[in-house]
Amino acid sequence: MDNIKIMVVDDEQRMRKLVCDFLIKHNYSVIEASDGEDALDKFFADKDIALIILDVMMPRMDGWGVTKEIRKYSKVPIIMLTAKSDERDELMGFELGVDEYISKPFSPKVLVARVEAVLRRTNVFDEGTVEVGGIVLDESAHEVKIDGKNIELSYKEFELLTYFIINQGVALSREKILNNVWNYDYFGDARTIDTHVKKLRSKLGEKGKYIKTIWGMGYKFEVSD
Amino acid sequence: MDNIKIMVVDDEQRMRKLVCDFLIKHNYSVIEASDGEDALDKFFADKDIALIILDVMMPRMDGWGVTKEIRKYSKVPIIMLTAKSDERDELMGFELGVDEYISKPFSPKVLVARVEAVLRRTNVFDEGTVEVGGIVLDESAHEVKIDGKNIELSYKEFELLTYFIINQGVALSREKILNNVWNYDYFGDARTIDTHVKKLRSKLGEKGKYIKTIWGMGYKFEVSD
DNA sequence: TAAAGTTGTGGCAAAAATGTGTCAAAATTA
DNA sequence: TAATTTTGACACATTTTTGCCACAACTTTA
Repeated sequence: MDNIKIMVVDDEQRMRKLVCDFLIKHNYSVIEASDGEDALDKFFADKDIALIILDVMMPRMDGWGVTKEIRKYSKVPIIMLTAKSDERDELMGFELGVDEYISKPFSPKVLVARVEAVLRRTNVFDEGTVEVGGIVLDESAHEVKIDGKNIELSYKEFELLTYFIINQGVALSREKILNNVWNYDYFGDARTIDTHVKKLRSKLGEKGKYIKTIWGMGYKFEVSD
Repeated sequence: MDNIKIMVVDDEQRMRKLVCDFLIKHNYSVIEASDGEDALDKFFADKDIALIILDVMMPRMDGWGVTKEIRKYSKVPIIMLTAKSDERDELMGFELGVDEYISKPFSPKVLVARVEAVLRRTNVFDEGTVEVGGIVLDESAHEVKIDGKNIELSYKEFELLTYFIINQGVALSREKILNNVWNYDYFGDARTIDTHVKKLRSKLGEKGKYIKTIWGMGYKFEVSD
């Protein structure tokens, strides 16, 4: 499994463990560092770190110093843990390129939510959105846009379109579509697919033509002329 | 919509538009003024302006003059846009009561960061507070305000709203909501969520529509559309 | 070209999902 | 302990989706 890797930097062993535990519970990989210099060493030794959670107050090199150093070479998202929110610090942080703040004490829920929010913003979850021929499919928002305009799709329609787009360019038999978009225990009429294709095409408007009919076989999603 | 209102004063149409666009994108309301006198007129005609962004160099009455006039009657925070950072100017400005400086050219990020920092300093919104579409959620005070008015929410309702807002724009399945807002060991009816959504929507009044139903899937908190 | 086989489409009714009022148990507060 | 609030469940109303059918249109085959 290729989990997203997060580096947690805090000199307090207890706090570090707390944060790490929650991240691990939410399926992230973690790398720990106990001070600023340790963090820099580990960060530059590992190319896969997707996010850094950084305590401000640390011996040797504090959070600002670490941020400044890292920003010379990398845009990796940084979340700063602050004991007390100090306005000037925050201002300084935003200029340095801190992406988010969490002030102690924080709830685990907030921690994980912010982490996910930052990762989303910085498009680490880029797999969540696919763009094909002007159709933007956002799985996490469960949303489809054409030319920036929201298209209202029902659940099945969304599933079907997703399946088409994931398999773009591939001819899909009705049987295959049934097995993948419908539950395996569905034994209805294969022509039900036609009905859904009909609706999808009409909702996609101009772009409906991308769903092509393959005679005697099924359908295929393909962008072209 | 009751966004925070900011007045932007600059004689250069292009610069004014640039600043306004970024502010609007970050959910502020803006009022434009093209010179110092215009600014004074509009400021005293409108009681809701929470912040003024002021260009130093302007015909008729420059930034200093405007600041001096306004400071006779108001403590509204003022951010000064300066072409070049000149220490003497800055000193003068701080004496007059300028809250912050931004020197051109500046990045949009810095602009918004300073605006937020100043607003935070002046307690327009408090720390630990999230504002989305006119809903102000104060996690530490466990309090929600709409248009400055307190909304009474029960514990669960608050938790649910927090979860929605932290995950704004993300489609949330009932299962996911249950796992995050309820305890992991809660195995009740998923439709209990519906009941809470119902209450939340009704308590949020006009803004209840931001909690959107995603058919066959769950709910999503999203502003606009 | 006609017949046979496939797909497109509008409409419809059953099914599924959600909205909502009500109510009782549980938790909280007085 | 009583009163009040919150929470979760349920039933019924409402809405949306889904799957099917019949027939039209189209393609292939003989």
